[in-house]
Amino acid sequence: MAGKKILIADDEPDILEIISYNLQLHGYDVITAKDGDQAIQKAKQSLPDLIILDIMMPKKNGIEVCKILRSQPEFADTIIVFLTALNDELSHVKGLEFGADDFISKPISPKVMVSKVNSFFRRISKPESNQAIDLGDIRIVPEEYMVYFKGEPVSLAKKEFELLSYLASKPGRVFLRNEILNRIWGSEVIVGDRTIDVHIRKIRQKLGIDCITTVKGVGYKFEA
Amino acid sequence: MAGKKILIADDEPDILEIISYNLQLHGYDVITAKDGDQAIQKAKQSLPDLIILDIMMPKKNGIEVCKILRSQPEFADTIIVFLTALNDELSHVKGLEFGADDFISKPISPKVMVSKVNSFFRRISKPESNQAIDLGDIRIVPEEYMVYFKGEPVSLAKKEFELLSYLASKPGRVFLRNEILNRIWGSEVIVGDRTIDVHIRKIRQKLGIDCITTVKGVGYKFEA
DNA sequence: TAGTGTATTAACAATTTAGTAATCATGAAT
DNA sequence: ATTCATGATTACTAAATTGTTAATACACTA
Repeated sequence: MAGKKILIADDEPDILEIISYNLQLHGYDVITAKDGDQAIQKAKQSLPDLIILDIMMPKKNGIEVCKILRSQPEFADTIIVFLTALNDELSHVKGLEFGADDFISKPISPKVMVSKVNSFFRRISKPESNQAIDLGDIRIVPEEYMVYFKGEPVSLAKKEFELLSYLASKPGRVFLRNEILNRIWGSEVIVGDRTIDVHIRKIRQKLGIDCITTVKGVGYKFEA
Repeated sequence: MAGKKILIADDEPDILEIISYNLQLHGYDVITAKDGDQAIQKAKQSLPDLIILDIMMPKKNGIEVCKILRSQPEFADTIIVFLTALNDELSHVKGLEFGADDFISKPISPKVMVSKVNSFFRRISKPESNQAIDLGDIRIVPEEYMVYFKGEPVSLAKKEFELLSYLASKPGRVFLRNEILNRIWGSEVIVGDRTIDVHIRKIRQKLGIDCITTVKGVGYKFEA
């Protein structure tokens, strides 16, 4: 998997450095910018997957940058988040209007920053395409109806495969039992209470590792 | 947009009139009440979107009215703000907010009042219901049914998670025990008095820090 | 300082929910 | 026709969640 590119724009060199260092440690490709103009220029040049913008910056502020980028088609799917001072509700509201996806409140520890970034990427994994998905040791190839674990093919039955693909389509995200029923069985079909469990069990058994986590009272989620 | 309904309760007819006149000019639907009992009665009858309560009122004072309204499920999402006159009173009440969303200090100009009211509605209109919340070191991701503390995942049980999410949805605001019961358990379900405490305790335990503050005799609030 | 109301806590009981293995029904493949 | 894989169901077990109790602890007031 190619390292995700992250552009981070802030006018404080210290922040820039500590954050980019920590993100790089976690395998991300980091580009930095120290003002609004530079952010736009570097964004166009490198097409990052995620852009983190400080709101207060010289040249152009974060909101302006966001507006400009959002108006270009190549940034339609890019995640853009703002760095804001804690409790600055006004900029939160404004930011949402201008197409930001989320906020990060300053001050923020590197650890928290990394975990936020991780969860951004987890959230945007592609929808139900027939694209192959791979996460860690598991590779799911819809067109072959096949799953590979560490390169070894694992043959799952149709329902099992659909179920796994569905969960893996958004790693980390919890799918409610109802959601699963609707998606895999359809809303008309009524199946017993334990049916999902049994299929989950088979998947776990066949894959050998537990990549599916139970959230009691809620549902299941896929985790690499 | 349907005009938002505002209930304003004050025992001074002059204030009532000048404020309601100005709010009406800006397209709001205004209902007035001249004492605590009337406020409650009219609130139940018209279910306003915003309730402005003078603290000093005959029959029942603003705090009592607030407590009574807040313990009914239909006012769970209503914005309630206090009108306070004396500075000394302000600080006294601020210490233990009784489920109010905000305060307005008297004397207040109609202009300021209108702009405050506008901003109340702006605040509530943002639909970040299943958006991740993060405050300081704590990050709550509803989609994942997960809480992160300093980046470390903390797994809470369903009820615990719902409770924490609820409290954290409005940091600083006190939720009455009744409000919590209505929201988390539903108005039909009857659970013992100590049940909330026990869940709060588990959350505190699991998170390791005390981000939930007890307001004796009233309820709990989340604080970062 | 005792008394009152309230919250905290730990241990426990109850309940809910998921995991498991065995079994059955169906239909496709041999 | 028999076999076999799939998929659903069942009945049972295991485990986690959730609620209750009762014994403190705490803060306020008289």
